[in-house]
Amino acid sequence: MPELPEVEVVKKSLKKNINKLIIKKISIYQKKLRYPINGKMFKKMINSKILSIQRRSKYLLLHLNNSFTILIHLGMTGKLLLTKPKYGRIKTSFYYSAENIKNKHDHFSISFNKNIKMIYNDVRKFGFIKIEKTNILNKNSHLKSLGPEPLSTKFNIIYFNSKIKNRKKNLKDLLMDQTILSGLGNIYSNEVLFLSRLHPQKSVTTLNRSSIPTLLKNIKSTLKKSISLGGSSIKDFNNTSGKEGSFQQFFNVYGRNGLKCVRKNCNGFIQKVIISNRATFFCSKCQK
DNA sequence: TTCTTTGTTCCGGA
DNA sequence: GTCCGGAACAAAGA
Repeated sequence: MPELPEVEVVKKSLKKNINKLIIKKISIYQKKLRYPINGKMFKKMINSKILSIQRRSKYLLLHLNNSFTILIHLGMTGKLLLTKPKYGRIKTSFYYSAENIKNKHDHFSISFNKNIKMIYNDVRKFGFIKIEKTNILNKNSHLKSLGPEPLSTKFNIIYFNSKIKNRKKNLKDLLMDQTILSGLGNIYSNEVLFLSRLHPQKSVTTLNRSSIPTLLKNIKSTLKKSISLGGSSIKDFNNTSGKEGSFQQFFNVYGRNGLKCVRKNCNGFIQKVIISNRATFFCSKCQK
């Protein structure tokens, strides 16, 4: 389940491997993703060059030299994989041979010069790819109302205080609200609240001001730690070489319902509740 | 067959 | 105008 750190890891890998390359071929195997793929529009991108690669929240942006940008969202189970001919099909189902072998759930591929190909694979088909005019990206429906990047200096205590004023949301929904901060999903929201010893159902109105710096610090440090470990995995995440990230080994609460709290001297157990239709995990003893 | 999984969008009501 | 909660949606594996 790609959240900010996973998308950041993919972005780094794309930047390293396909930046400044030229699109030579686009193959669409499955048009029916979250939004139908516009095949005609895609063909127009052939022979254009990638100028830069950017991540915004959970979106990937490939800026081209033809005034268009390729916007990609991985949804729940989307993966971008890169292949080079000399590697061939080895080990896992995530490797491809040079003979254009198509795997199950491959939906499109973009071939570049230097014989590098990028394949999009998505079991659930909740991800999407769109072509947008670069100069009006700030008006794009997906991007325009996103809050600041949690790792940027814009996301600070003054900003956070201004945003929670007169709000009644519970903390879990607050962290997941993409208009307040962008990029945190269900897994990291659970983890951040555990580290901050805050109950997910606690209302922001009752949040002690002294716990705000800790909360912000934990948001930033958790994201940074996961990025440095290559993203979480939870079954579905792979970076562009098909490798799983290792952050999931560090989950304190996510998916651990019924198990003992990992905190020293806490004899609590992890509980699972549903908040806004999302699985929420917390220790009822040390999260208040 | 039913349930679960997720981020995003949309909508009604306050 | 703004906020909030809930529902809908996508698909497939267990």
